[in-house]
Amino acid sequence: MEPGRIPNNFFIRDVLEVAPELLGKYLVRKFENGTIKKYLISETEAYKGRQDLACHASKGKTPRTEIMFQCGGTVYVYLIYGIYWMLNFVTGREGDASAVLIRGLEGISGPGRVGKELQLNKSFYGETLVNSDKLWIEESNIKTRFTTCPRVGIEYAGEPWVSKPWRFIADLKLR
DNA sequence: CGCAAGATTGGC
DNA sequence: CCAATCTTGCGT
Repeated sequence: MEPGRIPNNFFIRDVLEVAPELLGKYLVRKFENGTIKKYLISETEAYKGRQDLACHASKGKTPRTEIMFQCGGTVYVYLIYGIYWMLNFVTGREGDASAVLIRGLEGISGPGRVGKELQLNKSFYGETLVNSDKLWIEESNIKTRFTTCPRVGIEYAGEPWVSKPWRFIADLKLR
């Protein structure tokens, strides 16, 4: 395994710790043609298990969400609006059903654009970050500051979930 | 089996 | 402001 790859136990913690700590780390993608690109993670959102009504797992285990119930470090992707692949990392212990949505990379703003840039598809569903040969996370020595605000596009969840400041935005200028 | 809605984006 | 585009989950 390449030096710097983040070990699995990084993800086996509370999603509210993992989501901000992913900021400023490298998301590494090895494409079909062998090209490897590294992107700094600039924005994340936390979805905290079955009680969080904004979290897909709040509806229980379904064919689409079952991967969220796995142990942390697993990749959860899903197609939204028939167009965009959303990239998430499962966090916590098996059954916690929490995940981090990757909302932005340096120079790439918005989760739909992230999926497009990384050329995601359903084959990433269930991938394990610590083993994967096409997608993983690497350490960086970049120190980031970040701000928080409510999550985007989850009005249907209602209070208190819609107001939780679980969107984490890095200020990469202050790195 | 039908159908409404979706953790979004880009264009008019 | 709304269309794109298709999967999913739920109701009938």
